[in-house]
Amino acid sequence: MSTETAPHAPTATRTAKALREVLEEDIAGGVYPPGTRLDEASLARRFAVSRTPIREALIELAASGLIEIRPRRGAFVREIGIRRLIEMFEVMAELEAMCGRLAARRMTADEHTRLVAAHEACARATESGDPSAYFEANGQFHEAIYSGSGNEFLAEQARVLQSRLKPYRRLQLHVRNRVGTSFQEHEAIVAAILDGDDARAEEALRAHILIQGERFNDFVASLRPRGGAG
Amino acid sequence: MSTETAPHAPTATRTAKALREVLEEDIAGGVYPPGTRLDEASLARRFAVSRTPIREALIELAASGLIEIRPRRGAFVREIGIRRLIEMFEVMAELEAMCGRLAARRMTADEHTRLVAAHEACARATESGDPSAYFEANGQFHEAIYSGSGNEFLAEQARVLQSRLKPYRRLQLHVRNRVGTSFQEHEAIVAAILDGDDARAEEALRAHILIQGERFNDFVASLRPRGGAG
DNA sequence: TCAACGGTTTTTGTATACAAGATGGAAGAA
DNA sequence: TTCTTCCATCTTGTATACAAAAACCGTTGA
Repeated sequence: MSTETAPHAPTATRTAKALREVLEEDIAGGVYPPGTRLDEASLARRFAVSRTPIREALIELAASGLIEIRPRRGAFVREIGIRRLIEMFEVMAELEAMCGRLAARRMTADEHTRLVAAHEACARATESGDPSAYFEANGQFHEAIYSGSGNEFLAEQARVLQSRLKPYRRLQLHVRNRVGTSFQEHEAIVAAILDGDDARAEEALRAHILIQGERFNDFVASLRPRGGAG
Repeated sequence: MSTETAPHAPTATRTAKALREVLEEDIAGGVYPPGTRLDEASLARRFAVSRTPIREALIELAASGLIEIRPRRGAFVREIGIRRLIEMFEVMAELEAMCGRLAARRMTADEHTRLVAAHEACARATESGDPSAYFEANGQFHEAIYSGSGNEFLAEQARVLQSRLKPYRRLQLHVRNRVGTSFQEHEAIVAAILDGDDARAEEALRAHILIQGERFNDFVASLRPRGGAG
Protein backbone atom coordinates (compact mmCIF):
# COMPACT_ATOMS: atom_id res chain seq x y z
CA MET A 1 0.00 0.00 0.00
CA SER A 2 3.05 2.21 0.03
CA THR A 3 4.89 2.14 -3.27
CA GLU A 4 1.74 1.66 -5.25
CA THR A 5 1.58 2.86 -8.81
CA ALA A 6 -0.37 6.06 -8.69
CA PRO A 7 -3.46 5.88 -10.87
CA HIS A 8 -2.61 9.33 -12.13
CA ALA A 9 0.00 10.64 -14.44
CA PRO A 10 3.44 11.24 -12.99
CA THR A 11 3.46 14.10 -10.56
CA ALA A 12 5.88 16.95 -10.74
CA THR A 13 6.78 17.24 -7.11
CA ARG A 14 6.06 15.80 -3.74
CA THR A 15 4.19 18.81 -2.36
CA ALA A 16 2.31 19.37 -5.59
CA LYS A 17 1.22 15.75 -5.38
CA ALA A 18 0.03 16.18 -1.82
CA LEU A 19 -1.79 19.37 -2.74
CA ARG A 20 -3.46 17.69 -5.64
CA GLU A 21 -4.66 14.81 -3.53
CA VAL A 22 -6.14 17.05 -0.87
CA LEU A 23 -7.85 19.19 -3.47
CA GLU A 24 -9.16 16.09 -5.22
CA GLU A 25 -10.70 14.84 -2.03
CA ASP A 26 -12.14 18.23 -1.21
CA ILE A 27 -13.73 18.51 -4.62
CA ALA A 28 -15.09 14.98 -4.46
CA GLY A 29 -16.22 15.52 -0.89
CA GLY A 30 -18.14 18.64 -1.72
CA VAL A 31 -15.89 21.08 0.12
CA TYR A 32 -15.61 22.85 -3.21
CA PRO A 33 -18.90 22.26 -5.01
CA PRO A 34 -19.10 22.35 -8.81
CA GLY A 35 -18.75 25.83 -10.17
CA THR A 36 -16.64 27.01 -7.27
CA ARG A 37 -13.83 29.27 -8.20
CA LEU A 38 -10.49 28.12 -6.81
CA ASP A 39 -8.61 31.26 -5.96
CA GLU A 40 -4.86 30.76 -6.11
CA ALA A 41 -4.07 33.22 -3.36
CA SER A 42 -6.61 31.74 -0.97
CA LEU A 43 -5.37 28.23 -1.62
CA ALA A 44 -1.82 29.41 -1.12
CA ARG A 45 -2.78 30.86 2.25
CA ARG A 46 -4.69 27.75 3.21
CA PHE A 47 -1.77 25.44 2.52
CA ALA A 48 0.84 27.95 3.62
CA VAL A 49 2.78 27.76 0.39
CA SER A 50 3.34 30.16 -2.44
CA ARG A 51 1.16 30.33 -5.52
CA THR A 52 3.67 28.40 -7.60
CA PRO A 53 2.99 24.89 -6.30
CA ILE A 54 -0.71 25.72 -6.15
CA ARG A 55 -0.74 26.58 -9.83
CA GLU A 56 1.08 23.38 -10.68
CA ALA A 57 -1.43 21.32 -8.73
CA LEU A 58 -4.29 23.11 -10.45
CA ILE A 59 -2.83 22.33 -13.84
CA GLU A 60 -2.71 18.66 -12.92
CA LEU A 61 -6.29 18.76 -11.71
CA ALA A 62 -7.30 20.37 -14.97
CA ALA A 63 -5.51 17.64 -16.89
CA SER A 64 -7.41 15.00 -14.98
CA GLY A 65 -10.65 16.79 -15.79
CA LEU A 66 -11.71 17.68 -12.28
CA ILE A 67 -11.43 21.40 -12.78
CA GLU A 68 -11.38 23.72 -15.73
CA ILE A 69 -8.87 26.49 -16.11
CA ARG A 70 -10.15 29.40 -18.13
CA PRO A 71 -7.21 31.54 -19.17
CA ARG A 72 -6.99 34.77 -17.22
CA ARG A 73 -10.24 33.87 -15.48
CA GLY A 74 -9.20 31.29 -12.96
CA ALA A 75 -9.84 27.67 -12.05
CA PHE A 76 -13.37 26.40 -11.58
CA VAL A 77 -14.59 23.10 -10.23
CA ARG A 78 -16.06 21.42 -13.22
CA GLU A 79 -19.78 20.81 -13.39
CA ILE A 80 -20.31 17.17 -14.19
CA GLY A 81 -23.84 16.95 -15.46
CA ILE A 82 -25.84 13.78 -15.12
CA ARG A 83 -25.54 13.35 -18.86
CA ARG A 84 -21.79 13.35 -18.77
CA LEU A 85 -21.74 11.12 -15.72
CA ILE A 86 -23.76 8.50 -17.52
CA GLU A 87 -21.41 8.76 -20.46
CA MET A 88 -18.50 8.18 -18.12
CA PHE A 89 -20.14 5.12 -16.62
CA GLU A 90 -20.77 3.85 -20.13
CA VAL A 91 -17.09 4.12 -20.95
CA MET A 92 -16.09 2.67 -17.60
CA ALA A 93 -18.32 -0.32 -18.28
CA GLU A 94 -16.53 -0.92 -21.55
CA LEU A 95 -13.08 -0.63 -20.03
CA GLU A 96 -13.95 -3.00 -17.22
CA ALA A 97 -15.57 -5.40 -19.67
CA MET A 98 -12.37 -5.41 -21.67
CA CYS A 99 -10.31 -5.99 -18.53
CA GLY A 100 -12.58 -8.90 -17.68
CA ARG A 101 -12.33 -10.44 -21.11
CA LEU A 102 -8.54 -10.27 -21.09
CA ALA A 103 -8.29 -11.33 -17.46
CA ALA A 104 -10.34 -14.45 -18.15
CA ARG A 105 -7.84 -15.43 -20.81
CA ARG A 106 -4.60 -14.28 -19.30
CA MET A 107 -4.70 -14.39 -15.51
CA THR A 108 -2.05 -16.51 -13.85
CA ALA A 109 -2.72 -18.83 -10.92
CA ASP A 110 -1.22 -16.22 -8.63
CA GLU A 111 -3.57 -13.61 -9.92
CA HIS A 112 -6.50 -15.96 -9.51
CA THR A 113 -5.54 -16.34 -5.87
CA ARG A 114 -5.44 -12.61 -5.39
CA LEU A 115 -8.80 -12.17 -7.09
CA VAL A 116 -10.41 -14.80 -4.88
CA ALA A 117 -8.85 -13.23 -1.80
CA ALA A 118 -10.27 -9.84 -2.74
CA HIS A 119 -13.62 -11.44 -3.38
CA GLU A 120 -13.59 -13.03 0.06
CA ALA A 121 -12.74 -9.67 1.60
CA CYS A 122 -15.84 -8.33 -0.12
CA ALA A 123 -17.83 -11.17 1.40
CA ARG A 124 -16.66 -10.26 4.89
CA ALA A 125 -17.42 -6.59 4.27
CA THR A 126 -20.88 -7.48 3.01
CA GLU A 127 -21.60 -9.45 6.16
CA SER A 128 -20.31 -6.66 8.34
CA GLY A 129 -22.82 -4.40 6.63
CA ASP A 130 -20.35 -1.54 6.54
CA PRO A 131 -20.69 0.20 3.15
CA SER A 132 -17.34 1.96 3.37
CA ALA A 133 -15.56 -1.30 4.19
CA TYR A 134 -17.24 -2.81 1.16
CA PHE A 135 -16.22 0.18 -0.88
CA GLU A 136 -12.59 -0.43 0.02
CA ALA A 137 -12.73 -4.19 -0.62
CA ASN A 138 -14.58 -3.58 -3.85
CA GLY A 139 -11.74 -1.36 -4.98
CA GLN A 140 -9.26 -4.18 -4.40
CA PHE A 141 -11.48 -6.60 -6.27
CA HIS A 142 -11.61 -4.46 -9.37
CA GLU A 143 -7.92 -3.66 -9.13
CA ALA A 144 -7.21 -7.39 -9.25
CA ILE A 145 -9.07 -7.56 -12.53
CA TYR A 146 -7.37 -4.50 -13.97
CA SER A 147 -3.89 -5.78 -13.31
CA GLY A 148 -4.95 -9.28 -14.32
CA SER A 149 -5.81 -8.02 -17.79
CA GLY A 150 -2.14 -8.16 -18.69
CA ASN A 151 -2.55 -4.82 -20.42
CA GLU A 152 -0.91 -2.26 -18.17
CA PHE A 153 -2.04 0.68 -20.29
CA LEU A 154 -5.62 -0.49 -20.07
CA ALA A 155 -5.25 -0.96 -16.33
CA GLU A 156 -3.98 2.61 -15.98
CA GLN A 157 -6.89 4.00 -17.97
CA ALA A 158 -9.33 2.02 -15.88
CA ARG A 159 -7.77 3.28 -12.65
CA VAL A 160 -7.90 6.87 -13.74
CA LEU A 161 -11.54 6.69 -14.71
CA GLN A 162 -12.42 4.73 -11.62
CA SER A 163 -10.88 7.40 -9.46
CA ARG A 164 -12.81 10.09 -11.28
CA LEU A 165 -16.05 8.23 -10.67
CA LYS A 166 -15.18 7.32 -7.10
CA PRO A 167 -17.28 9.94 -5.33
CA TYR A 168 -20.34 9.02 -7.33
CA ARG A 169 -19.88 5.29 -6.90
CA ARG A 170 -19.49 5.78 -3.18
CA LEU A 171 -22.72 7.75 -3.02
CA GLN A 172 -24.33 5.03 -5.03
CA LEU A 173 -23.52 2.21 -2.63
CA HIS A 174 -25.83 3.57 0.02
CA VAL A 175 -28.80 2.77 -2.14
CA ARG A 176 -30.88 0.08 -0.48
CA ASN A 177 -29.48 -3.38 -0.98
CA ARG A 178 -26.92 -2.29 -3.52
CA VAL A 179 -24.05 -3.87 -1.58
CA GLY A 180 -25.73 -7.26 -1.56
CA THR A 181 -26.57 -7.14 -5.25
CA SER A 182 -23.08 -5.94 -6.10
CA PHE A 183 -21.58 -8.87 -4.25
CA GLN A 184 -23.76 -11.35 -6.14
CA GLU A 185 -22.60 -9.82 -9.39
CA HIS A 186 -19.01 -10.30 -8.23
CA GLU A 187 -19.76 -13.98 -7.77
CA ALA A 188 -20.68 -14.33 -11.42
CA ILE A 189 -17.61 -12.37 -12.47
CA VAL A 190 -15.23 -14.49 -10.43
CA ALA A 191 -16.79 -17.69 -11.72
CA ALA A 192 -16.47 -16.59 -15.33
CA ILE A 193 -12.84 -15.53 -14.92
CA LEU A 194 -11.83 -18.70 -13.10
CA ASP A 195 -13.54 -20.69 -15.84
CA GLY A 196 -11.58 -18.75 -18.41
CA ASP A 197 -14.86 -17.85 -20.09
CA ASP A 198 -13.92 -14.52 -21.62
CA ALA A 199 -17.27 -13.67 -23.18
CA ARG A 200 -19.11 -14.32 -19.93
CA ALA A 201 -16.59 -12.35 -17.88
CA GLU A 202 -16.86 -9.46 -20.29
CA GLU A 203 -20.61 -9.40 -20.17
CA ALA A 204 -20.82 -9.81 -16.41
CA LEU A 205 -18.49 -6.90 -15.83
CA ARG A 206 -20.20 -4.67 -18.35
CA ALA A 207 -23.52 -5.30 -16.68
CA HIS A 208 -22.02 -4.81 -13.24
CA ILE A 209 -20.80 -1.33 -14.10
CA LEU A 210 -23.70 -0.29 -16.28
CA ILE A 211 -26.15 -1.07 -13.52
CA GLN A 212 -24.29 1.38 -11.32
CA GLY A 213 -24.78 4.08 -13.88
CA GLU A 214 -28.46 3.25 -14.09
CA ARG A 215 -28.90 3.11 -10.36
CA PHE A 216 -27.14 6.40 -10.10
CA ASN A 217 -29.46 7.82 -12.68
CA ASP A 218 -32.46 6.56 -10.71
CA PHE A 219 -31.01 8.05 -7.58
CA VAL A 220 -30.55 11.45 -9.12
CA ALA A 221 -33.99 11.32 -10.71
CA SER A 222 -35.54 10.57 -7.34
CA LEU A 223 -34.03 13.77 -5.99
CA ARG A 224 -35.71 15.90 -8.63
CA PRO A 225 -39.34 16.96 -8.65
CA ARG A 226 -40.28 14.85 -11.66
CA GLY A 227 -39.70 14.43 -15.38
CA GLY A 228 -36.65 16.67 -15.57
CA ALA A 229 -35.84 16.33 -19.25
CA GLY A 230 -32.68 17.84 -20.66
CA MET B 1 -10.62 23.97 -38.28
CA SER B 2 -10.25 26.99 -36.03
CA THR B 3 -12.40 26.80 -32.91
CA GLU B 4 -12.08 23.04 -32.69
CA THR B 5 -12.43 21.37 -29.34
CA ALA B 6 -8.92 20.52 -28.30
CA PRO B 7 -8.50 16.81 -27.71
CA HIS B 8 -6.62 17.63 -24.58
CA ALA B 9 -7.60 18.79 -21.17
CA PRO B 10 -8.17 22.51 -20.68
CA THR B 11 -4.95 24.43 -20.90
CA ALA B 12 -3.79 26.90 -18.35
CA THR B 13 -2.60 29.68 -20.57
CA ARG B 14 -2.20 30.61 -24.17
CA THR B 15 1.58 30.48 -24.27
CA ALA B 16 1.71 27.31 -22.21
CA LYS B 17 -0.66 25.81 -24.72
CA ALA B 18 1.51 26.85 -27.62
CA LEU B 19 4.59 25.52 -25.87
CA ARG B 20 2.90 22.23 -25.21
CA GLU B 21 1.90 21.83 -28.82
CA VAL B 22 5.35 22.54 -30.13
CA LEU B 23 6.91 20.16 -27.65
CA GLU B 24 4.34 17.50 -28.52
CA GLU B 25 5.19 17.74 -32.18
CA ASP B 26 8.89 17.71 -31.48
CA ILE B 27 8.59 14.62 -29.35
CA ALA B 28 6.38 12.88 -31.89
CA GLY B 29 8.65 14.01 -34.71
CA GLY B 30 11.74 12.66 -33.09
CA VAL B 31 13.39 15.98 -32.32
CA TYR B 32 13.50 14.76 -28.74
CA PRO B 33 13.85 10.99 -28.92
CA PRO B 34 12.64 8.76 -26.09
CA GLY B 35 14.81 9.02 -23.02
CA THR B 36 15.88 12.56 -23.80
CA ARG B 37 16.11 14.81 -20.82
CA LEU B 38 14.15 18.02 -21.26
CA ASP B 39 16.15 20.65 -19.49
CA GLU B 40 14.01 23.50 -18.26
CA ALA B 41 16.66 26.15 -18.70
CA SER B 42 17.48 25.08 -22.25
CA LEU B 43 13.83 25.02 -23.22
CA ALA B 44 13.38 28.42 -21.65
CA ARG B 45 16.22 29.77 -23.75
CA ARG B 46 14.91 28.08 -26.87
CA PHE B 47 11.46 29.63 -26.53
CA ALA B 48 12.75 32.86 -25.03
CA VAL B 49 10.54 32.65 -21.98
CA SER B 50 11.21 32.05 -18.32
CA ARG B 51 11.20 28.64 -16.72
CA THR B 52 7.71 29.15 -15.28
CA PRO B 53 5.64 28.58 -18.42
CA ILE B 54 8.04 25.82 -19.44
CA ARG B 55 7.39 23.98 -16.22
CA GLU B 56 3.66 24.34 -16.65
CA ALA B 57 3.84 22.95 -20.17
CA LEU B 58 5.96 20.05 -18.96
CA ILE B 59 3.42 19.22 -16.27
CA GLU B 60 0.72 19.06 -18.92
CA LEU B 61 2.85 16.84 -21.10
CA ALA B 62 3.42 14.56 -18.14
CA ALA B 63 -0.30 14.40 -17.51
CA SER B 64 -0.90 13.35 -21.09
CA GLY B 65 1.74 10.66 -20.68
CA LEU B 66 4.21 11.90 -23.26
CA ILE B 67 6.94 12.61 -20.76
CA GLU B 68 7.73 11.53 -17.26
CA ILE B 69 8.70 13.93 -14.52
CA ARG B 70 10.92 12.39 -11.91
CA PRO B 71 10.96 14.65 -8.88
CA ARG B 72 14.19 16.57 -8.51
CA ARG B 73 15.56 14.69 -11.52
CA GLY B 74 13.88 16.37 -14.42
CA ALA B 75 11.57 15.60 -17.30
CA PHE B 76 12.32 12.73 -19.66
CA VAL B 77 10.69 11.81 -22.93
CA ARG B 78 8.91 8.63 -22.13
CA GLU B 79 10.07 5.42 -23.72
CA ILE B 80 7.09 3.82 -25.34
CA GLY B 81 8.11 0.24 -25.77
CA ILE B 82 6.58 -1.91 -28.46
CA ARG B 83 4.74 -3.77 -25.71
CA ARG B 84 3.04 -0.65 -24.44
CA LEU B 85 2.31 0.52 -27.94
CA ILE B 86 0.47 -2.69 -28.70
CA GLU B 87 -1.45 -2.29 -25.46
CA MET B 88 -2.43 1.20 -26.53
CA PHE B 89 -3.63 -0.02 -29.90
CA GLU B 90 -5.61 -2.71 -28.13
CA VAL B 91 -7.40 -0.09 -26.04
CA MET B 92 -7.82 2.19 -29.02
CA ALA B 93 -9.48 -0.67 -30.91
CA GLU B 94 -11.94 -1.11 -28.10
CA LEU B 95 -12.76 2.58 -27.86
CA GLU B 96 -13.29 2.84 -31.60
CA ALA B 97 -15.36 -0.33 -31.59
CA MET B 98 -17.55 1.19 -28.91
CA CYS B 99 -17.87 4.41 -30.90
CA GLY B 100 -18.87 2.38 -33.92
CA ARG B 101 -21.47 0.38 -32.03
CA LEU B 102 -23.07 3.51 -30.61
CA ALA B 103 -22.75 5.42 -33.86
CA ALA B 104 -24.59 2.68 -35.74
CA ARG B 105 -27.48 3.06 -33.33
CA ARG B 106 -27.51 6.77 -32.73
CA MET B 107 -26.22 8.69 -35.73
CA THR B 108 -28.58 11.23 -37.20
CA ALA B 109 -29.12 11.75 -40.93
CA ASP B 110 -26.89 14.78 -40.73
CA GLU B 111 -24.12 12.79 -39.18
CA HIS B 112 -24.55 10.09 -41.81
CA THR B 113 -24.00 12.73 -44.46
CA ARG B 114 -20.84 13.93 -42.79
CA LEU B 115 -19.53 10.39 -42.45
CA VAL B 116 -20.13 9.67 -46.12
CA ALA B 117 -18.49 12.94 -47.09
CA ALA B 118 -15.41 12.05 -45.04
CA HIS B 119 -15.40 8.63 -46.62
CA GLU B 120 -15.48 10.15 -50.09
CA ALA B 121 -12.61 12.42 -49.15
CA CYS B 122 -10.69 9.29 -48.21
CA ALA B 123 -11.54 7.85 -51.62
CA ARG B 124 -10.11 10.87 -53.38
CA ALA B 125 -7.00 10.76 -51.21
CA THR B 126 -6.57 7.07 -51.97
CA GLU B 127 -6.73 7.75 -55.68
CA SER B 128 -4.28 10.60 -55.39
CA GLY B 129 -1.89 8.16 -53.76
CA ASP B 130 -0.73 10.75 -51.26
CA PRO B 131 -0.34 9.06 -47.89
CA SER B 132 -0.41 12.28 -45.89
CA ALA B 133 -3.59 13.43 -47.64
CA TYR B 134 -5.10 10.10 -46.74
CA PHE B 135 -3.86 10.50 -43.19
CA GLU B 136 -5.72 13.79 -42.93
CA ALA B 137 -8.94 12.50 -44.49
CA ASN B 138 -8.72 9.38 -42.37
CA GLY B 139 -8.65 11.58 -39.29
CA GLN B 140 -11.87 13.27 -40.38
CA PHE B 141 -13.48 9.91 -41.02
CA HIS B 142 -12.77 8.62 -37.56
CA GLU B 143 -13.73 11.93 -36.01
CA ALA B 144 -17.14 11.62 -37.64
CA ILE B 145 -17.59 8.29 -35.90
CA TYR B 146 -16.39 9.60 -32.54
CA SER B 147 -18.80 12.48 -32.50
CA GLY B 148 -21.52 10.30 -33.96
CA SER B 149 -21.34 8.02 -30.95
CA GLY B 150 -23.46 10.49 -29.03
CA ASN B 151 -21.16 10.00 -26.08
CA GLU B 152 -19.04 13.10 -25.84
CA PHE B 153 -16.88 11.72 -23.04
CA LEU B 154 -16.09 8.65 -25.10
CA ALA B 155 -15.33 10.85 -28.08
CA GLU B 156 -12.88 12.88 -25.98
CA GLN B 157 -11.12 9.77 -24.76
CA ALA B 158 -10.87 8.46 -28.28
CA ARG B 159 -9.42 11.74 -29.53
CA VAL B 160 -6.81 11.87 -26.79
CA LEU B 161 -5.64 8.35 -27.44
CA GLN B 162 -5.72 8.85 -31.18
CA SER B 163 -3.51 11.89 -30.86
CA ARG B 164 -1.06 9.94 -28.71
CA LEU B 165 -0.87 7.22 -31.32
CA LYS B 166 -0.75 9.63 -34.22
CA PRO B 167 2.99 9.48 -34.92
CA TYR B 168 2.95 5.69 -34.98
CA ARG B 169 -0.14 5.47 -37.15
CA ARG B 170 1.37 7.90 -39.58
CA LEU B 171 4.53 5.85 -39.81
CA GLN B 172 2.38 2.83 -40.31
CA LEU B 173 0.57 4.14 -43.37
CA HIS B 174 3.68 4.00 -45.49
CA VAL B 175 3.64 0.25 -45.33
CA ARG B 176 2.98 -1.15 -48.78
CA ASN B 177 -0.66 -1.11 -49.78
CA ARG B 178 -1.86 -0.13 -46.33
CA VAL B 179 -3.78 2.86 -47.65
CA GLY B 180 -5.78 0.74 -50.08
CA THR B 181 -6.57 -1.90 -47.48
CA SER B 182 -7.53 0.74 -44.95
CA PHE B 183 -9.95 2.29 -47.39
CA GLN B 184 -11.60 -1.06 -48.06
CA GLU B 185 -12.06 -1.52 -44.34
CA HIS B 186 -13.69 1.91 -44.20
CA GLU B 187 -16.18 0.70 -46.81
CA ALA B 188 -17.32 -2.06 -44.52
CA ILE B 189 -17.53 0.29 -41.55
CA VAL B 190 -19.63 2.84 -43.41
CA ALA B 191 -21.98 0.17 -44.70
CA ALA B 192 -22.51 -1.26 -41.23
CA ILE B 193 -23.17 2.15 -39.69
CA LEU B 194 -25.57 3.23 -42.43
CA ASP B 195 -27.38 -0.10 -42.00
CA GLY B 196 -27.63 0.56 -38.29
CA ASP B 197 -25.97 -2.80 -37.69
CA ASP B 198 -24.21 -2.10 -34.40
CA ALA B 199 -22.53 -5.47 -33.96
CA ARG B 200 -21.06 -5.38 -37.44
CA ALA B 201 -19.90 -1.78 -37.06
CA GLU B 202 -18.27 -2.63 -33.75
CA GLU B 203 -16.44 -5.61 -35.16
CA ALA B 204 -15.38 -3.85 -38.33
CA LEU B 205 -13.87 -0.98 -36.37
CA ARG B 206 -12.16 -3.21 -33.86
CA ALA B 207 -10.54 -5.17 -36.67
CA HIS B 208 -9.63 -1.97 -38.51
CA ILE B 209 -7.65 -0.66 -35.54
CA LEU B 210 -6.23 -3.95 -34.34
CA ILE B 211 -4.76 -4.62 -37.74
CA GLN B 212 -2.86 -1.37 -37.46
CA GLY B 213 -1.33 -2.54 -34.20
CA GLU B 214 -0.38 -5.81 -35.81
CA ARG B 215 1.04 -4.19 -38.91
CA PHE B 216 2.98 -1.87 -36.72
CA ASN B 217 4.33 -4.80 -34.83
CA ASP B 218 5.40 -6.43 -38.09
CA PHE B 219 6.99 -3.21 -39.17
CA VAL B 220 9.02 -2.89 -36.01
CA ALA B 221 10.00 -6.54 -36.13
CA SER B 222 11.25 -6.10 -39.68
CA LEU B 223 13.60 -3.36 -38.50
CA ARG B 224 15.28 -5.60 -35.97
CA PRO B 225 17.94 -8.18 -36.84
CA ARG B 226 15.66 -11.11 -36.05
CA GLY B 227 13.84 -12.76 -33.19
CA GLY B 228 14.30 -9.87 -30.82
CA ALA B 229 12.44 -11.16 -27.78
CA GLY B 230 11.95 -9.01 -24.71
C1' DT C 1 -34.17 54.33 -12.81
C1' DC C 2 -31.02 52.41 -15.72
C1' DA C 3 -27.19 52.05 -18.72
C1' DA C 4 -22.65 53.42 -20.13
C1' DC C 5 -18.12 54.97 -18.88
C1' DG C 6 -13.75 55.26 -16.38
C1' DG C 7 -10.79 54.42 -12.83
C1' DT C 8 -9.49 51.36 -8.95
C1' DT C 9 -8.61 46.91 -7.29
C1' DT C 10 -8.05 42.24 -7.53
C1' DT C 11 -6.18 38.22 -9.80
C1' DT C 12 -3.80 35.77 -13.20
C1' DG C 13 0.47 35.04 -15.96
C1' DT C 14 5.41 35.58 -16.27
C1' DA C 15 10.00 36.72 -14.68
C1' DT C 16 13.42 36.58 -11.35
C1' DA C 17 15.56 35.26 -6.92
C1' DC C 18 16.68 31.97 -3.67
C1' DA C 19 16.97 27.24 -1.33
C1' DA C 20 17.93 22.50 -1.46
C1' DG C 21 18.68 18.19 -3.55
C1' DA C 22 21.23 15.72 -7.37
C1' DT C 23 25.14 15.19 -10.40
C1' DG C 24 29.85 14.74 -11.52
C1' DG C 25 34.56 14.93 -10.86
C1' DA C 26 38.83 15.42 -8.25
C1' DA C 27 41.47 13.82 -4.48
C1' DG C 28 42.82 10.43 -1.34
C1' DA C 29 43.04 5.72 0.61
C1' DA C 30 43.18 0.76 0.04
C1' DT D 1 44.57 0.91 -10.33
C1' DT D 2 40.09 1.28 -8.38
C1' DC D 3 36.81 2.52 -5.03
C1' DT D 4 35.16 5.95 -1.84
C1' DT D 5 34.40 10.47 -0.15
C1' DC D 6 33.84 15.17 -0.36
C1' DC D 7 33.15 19.38 -2.66
C1' DA D 8 31.86 22.37 -6.55
C1' DT D 9 28.34 22.91 -9.78
C1' DC D 10 24.14 22.39 -11.87
C1' DT D 11 19.22 21.78 -11.84
C1' DT D 12 14.92 21.53 -9.85
C1' DG D 13 11.43 23.31 -6.57
C1' DT D 14 9.56 27.27 -4.18
C1' DA D 15 9.04 32.09 -3.04
C1' DT D 16 8.62 36.67 -4.37
C1' DA D 17 8.22 40.59 -7.64
C1' DC D 18 6.21 42.64 -11.42
C1' DA D 19 3.09 43.27 -15.67
C1' DA D 20 -1.22 42.96 -17.70
C1' DA D 21 -5.80 41.60 -18.08
C1' DA D 22 -10.27 41.12 -15.99
C1' DA D 23 -13.62 42.22 -12.39
C1' DC D 24 -15.60 45.69 -9.47
C1' DC D 25 -17.72 49.92 -8.32
C1' DG D 26 -19.02 54.37 -8.11
C1' DT D 27 -20.12 58.26 -11.11
C1' DT D 28 -22.39 60.54 -14.77
C1' DG D 29 -25.63 61.17 -18.24
C1' DA D 30 -29.97 60.37 -20.40
